[in-house]
Amino acid sequence: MAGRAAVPEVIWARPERTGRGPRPAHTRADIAAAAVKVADEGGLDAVSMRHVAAELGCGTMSLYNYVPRKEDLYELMVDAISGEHEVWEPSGDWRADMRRVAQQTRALMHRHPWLTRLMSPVYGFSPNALRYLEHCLACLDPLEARYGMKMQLVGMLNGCVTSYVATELAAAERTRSLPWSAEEENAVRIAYLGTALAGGEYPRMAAAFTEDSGPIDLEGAFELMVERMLDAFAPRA
Amino acid sequence: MAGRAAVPEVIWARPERTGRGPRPAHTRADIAAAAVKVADEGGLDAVSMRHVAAELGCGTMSLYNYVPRKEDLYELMVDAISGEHEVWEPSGDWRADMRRVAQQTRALMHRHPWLTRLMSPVYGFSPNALRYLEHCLACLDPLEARYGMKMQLVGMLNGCVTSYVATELAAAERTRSLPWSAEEENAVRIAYLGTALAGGEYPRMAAAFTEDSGPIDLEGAFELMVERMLDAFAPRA
DNA sequence: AGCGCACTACGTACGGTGTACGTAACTAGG
DNA sequence: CCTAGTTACGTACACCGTACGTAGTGCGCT
Repeated sequence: MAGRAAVPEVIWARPERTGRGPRPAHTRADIAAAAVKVADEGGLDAVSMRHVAAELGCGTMSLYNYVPRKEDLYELMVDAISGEHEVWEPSGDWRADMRRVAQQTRALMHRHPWLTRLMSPVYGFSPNALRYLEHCLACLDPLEARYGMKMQLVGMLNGCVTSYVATELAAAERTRSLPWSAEEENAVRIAYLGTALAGGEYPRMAAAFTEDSGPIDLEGAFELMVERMLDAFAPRA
Repeated sequence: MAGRAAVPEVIWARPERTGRGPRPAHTRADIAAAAVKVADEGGLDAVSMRHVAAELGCGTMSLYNYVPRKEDLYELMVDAISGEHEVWEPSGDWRADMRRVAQQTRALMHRHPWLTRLMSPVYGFSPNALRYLEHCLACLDPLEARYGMKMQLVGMLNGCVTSYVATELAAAERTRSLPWSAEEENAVRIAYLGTALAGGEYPRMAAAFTEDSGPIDLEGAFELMVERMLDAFAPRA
């Protein structure tokens, strides 16, 4: 059978450098850094093959020597950020360690707001992701459970943190992009949500919105969520 | 001040029909249905203004009379699917009801695999989302807690379910798109993950991968995750 | 009744995207 | 040394979202 099917090979499986030919002018790390810089400065939508190539100082199509598809560029970016995760000696208190992990993940996503959009679990098991996962498992050593359960804990925690931060960032983006933050917020809530809720069809939603008028404590809410998450995996008393 | 800023208005705030002019040839529901059909048949990437317009049987630019930006088309799609959520009389057992909600969400995402990619919390409070949320809150009536906490429960449950199903679908997609499912899986795992883990740097990850060799029970794992999630919100004994 | 205007419909056009393909330069293995 | 595989990169194509202009339509007001 000549002509292999265009199998979607994982980028981490292909070696960064083969013996033949002139030596590449850039490393994978360079490319990831360039893409991350573009995303940090112009948002994820600014990450195009052309822009990243320009940032890197090479022709557009040269990028394809390093990155077979754009999706792989995303994977490089996620891996690069995963490398920013701090790794420490486990304290022996798995709850404290996991709390710290969650806070770091949140901080990471605040520093790189585009991360939440790439956190689809399609990108898995990159080198730095392995490092990160191993560290999480090390922190969970004191917890007596099978690895499958620990992986589930990490997965659920990540899913919740991602979802939480995404909400957080969306809210921040909304208030930032509008001319009058509070006024517009009220205008929209009253104009649409107000009329929708005033119909009386959704009494609980209406109650939920009038319940807490004060500004919510995002930090506190986050820590509470993490705590609940960890509660779920704590051994029953 | 002439020239209002192009404020990103929520699509649900604008009325579907104003008095003036010829009556629109399509309804929002029609458009949402067309977009959903295109996504179901060709994936989310097939959802372009041109394709949806063609499916609808109108010119491309006519779509913009109904949908100011493509992002709003996405919102219409999510709302349409939210309408597929079944709503029942709460049983009085909030855990049982929420379990059922989670299972329905999962089923929904299996029926429309592109949903996980649109589940960014940017899209919020569409008409059918309100209906869904009110139903969740109704199911949670027996749980003594503030609405804020109940909303958090729903949010976390949704986040975890989304993340879980996304992983599930990605795995299914991978095995489907490859010529030999199991063989290729082994090839990749051994070629890359194997060599990475064989280095001995990640002993726990290696152990995690060798721990359970049998095929994993996706249903069971899902139910277990939901149960843990609900545990976290159950009143302490 | 009839005028005017807001609305619908839609074709054209522009700047942007991912990437297939062809060509030239280069370097390590035989 | 030769040659095959690799890098670098320009050109080209199909497709995307959407700004804008034009024509037709029917409601609301006078």
